[in-house]
Amino acid sequence: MTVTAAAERLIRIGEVARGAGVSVRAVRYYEQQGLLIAERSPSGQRLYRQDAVPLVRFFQQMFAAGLTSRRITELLPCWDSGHTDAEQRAMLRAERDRIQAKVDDLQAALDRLDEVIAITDTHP
Amino acid sequence: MTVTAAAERLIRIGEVARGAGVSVRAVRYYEQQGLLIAERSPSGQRLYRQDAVPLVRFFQQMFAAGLTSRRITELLPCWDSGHTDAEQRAMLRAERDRIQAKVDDLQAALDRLDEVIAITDTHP
DNA sequence: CTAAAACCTGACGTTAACGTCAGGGGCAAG
DNA sequence: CTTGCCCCTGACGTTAACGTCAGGTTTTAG
Repeated sequence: MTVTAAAERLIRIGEVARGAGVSVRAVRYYEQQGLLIAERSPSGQRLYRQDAVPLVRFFQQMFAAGLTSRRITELLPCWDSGHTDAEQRAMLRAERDRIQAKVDDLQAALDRLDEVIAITDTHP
Repeated sequence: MTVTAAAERLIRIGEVARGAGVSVRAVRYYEQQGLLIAERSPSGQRLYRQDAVPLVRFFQQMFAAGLTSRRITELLPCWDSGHTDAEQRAMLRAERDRIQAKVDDLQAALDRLDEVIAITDTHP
C-alpha cells in the first residue's frame, strides 16, 4: 500500500483525443483557450494526466449546453476547488437559467414537429 | 357579408420585424433564403400579408431548435399543404430525434450545474 | 414643401469551435 | 536506415444567421 501517490502514467494528446472522442485539434484548442494545461516532454510533446479525458468530456458537455470556453474557464475553479465567489454563483445561475429556457424552447419546437408528424402520418 | 375575401391589409417589412421581434435585416435574409415571399409595391418596397408575422416567429422557433434555413424551406410544404412525401417524413423524424437528443444533453448539463450550485450554496 | 423616418440594394464584418494544410521533428519496428 | 506513425507550430478556411455601413429612394407627418 503506497502512501505517496504512484507516479501517474502520462498520456499523449492522441490518447486523450481518442479517449474523449474529440479531435487532436480540439484538445490543442482547449489548451490555447486556457481550459487544459499540459506538461511537456523534453521534445516538446504535450503530456496529460489521465483525468484529462473525463475533463475533455466535461468540456464537450458544457459546449453542447452553449457555454463558451471563456465561461468555462471562469467556472472551472468551482469544480476544482468546490468554492465559489458571488460572481461565480451569479454566472452559474445565469447559465442554468439560460439552459433551462433553451430546454423549454426546444421542447416547444419538438411539440410543433410532433404535431406535424402525427398529422402527416395519419393523413397520407 | 362579403363573399370574396376582404383585401387583406398588407404590411411593410418594419411592421413584420417589430411584430415578430426580429430585425429588418433578418426578414430580408429570410426572403433571400427562400423562406418568405413578398409582394412588391410599385416603388419596390416589400409588402407582406399579416400572417407573415407568426410565420417569422415560427422560423425563429425552428432556428432556435437548430434547423437551418435550408431545412426549413424543405419542410415548409408540410405546414402549407399538410402533405408530405417519404423524404420529408424522414427529415421530420430526423430533426425530431436530433432535437430530443439535444434536450437530453441539455438536461444532463443542467443537472451537472445544479449539482455544483447545490454544493456551493450549502457550502459557502 | 420639407425633414424625419422607413425602405432599398449591395457588400463586407462578426463569432466560436474547430478543420485543414504546409512544413518539419522524433521515435520504435523491421 | 528507412518507413510509418505520432507529434509540433503557425496560419488560413469554414459555417449560419445575421450586424453594419454606404449611398440612394420613398413615404409620412406637419
